[in-house]
Amino acid sequence: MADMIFSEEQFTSTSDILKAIAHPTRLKILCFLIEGERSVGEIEREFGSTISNISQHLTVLRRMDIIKRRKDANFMFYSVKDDKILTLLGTMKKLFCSVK
Amino acid sequence: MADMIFSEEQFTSTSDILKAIAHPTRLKILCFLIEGERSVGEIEREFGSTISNISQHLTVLRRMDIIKRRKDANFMFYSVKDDKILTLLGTMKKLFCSVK
DNA sequence: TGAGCATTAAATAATACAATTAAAAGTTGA
DNA sequence: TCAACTTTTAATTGTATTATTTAATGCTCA
Repeated sequence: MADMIFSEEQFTSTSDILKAIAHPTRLKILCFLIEGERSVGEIEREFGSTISNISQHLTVLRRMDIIKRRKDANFMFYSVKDDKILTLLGTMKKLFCSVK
Repeated sequence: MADMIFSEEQFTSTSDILKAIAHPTRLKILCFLIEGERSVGEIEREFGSTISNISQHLTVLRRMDIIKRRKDANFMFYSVKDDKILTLLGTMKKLFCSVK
């Protein structure tokens, strides 16, 4: 693979990240989080699933280092972890979503 | 979802596309195809899997409209289908892969 | 301590995924 | 037309994951 930039391990880790993003609910959550940090309850009210289900999807994303969280009293605020992910999500949004 | 740009169906179809890309072998193939069209045999020689296995991964990608193919005599040449996918792959490459 | 917010665990069901092998199909040139 | 070459398809097998729901638990503040 003379010209390739990816290393074997990068192929694996990149596809793991994509796998985590590649779920309708998690994609929704991420697009919501692009706008800024949100509590689990806010996400739940936005999409109407159960808190438990949302929380589990958030765990999947957090395990892959896609999002981070911050605790404030009873609330847990989630946000996109870094600029790389923000850029990727922005690109996906721009490419695959028609304008309002 | 007042501010959201994605529609329900776009979330589904976008996550389907990501799911297809999110496999180490398919990611490899796609990064190889960024450079230009390649025959199945060329891809096989590049990565050392079986022709049959490569062909099946190519089918997954083609079903999702990520790549297209062109027949020439005995050979089948595959390439990235459109600029949207090229842009997405380019972004991923830039973000998640260190420079050579 | 009770109310509100969130996580975790357990259970279940579904199904999907990937790799291998073997057979088949299309193309070319002798 | 036969043989060689390239690719696709089908069948098989084994494995692992995936998602959702329900229930129980943990934490924080008033």
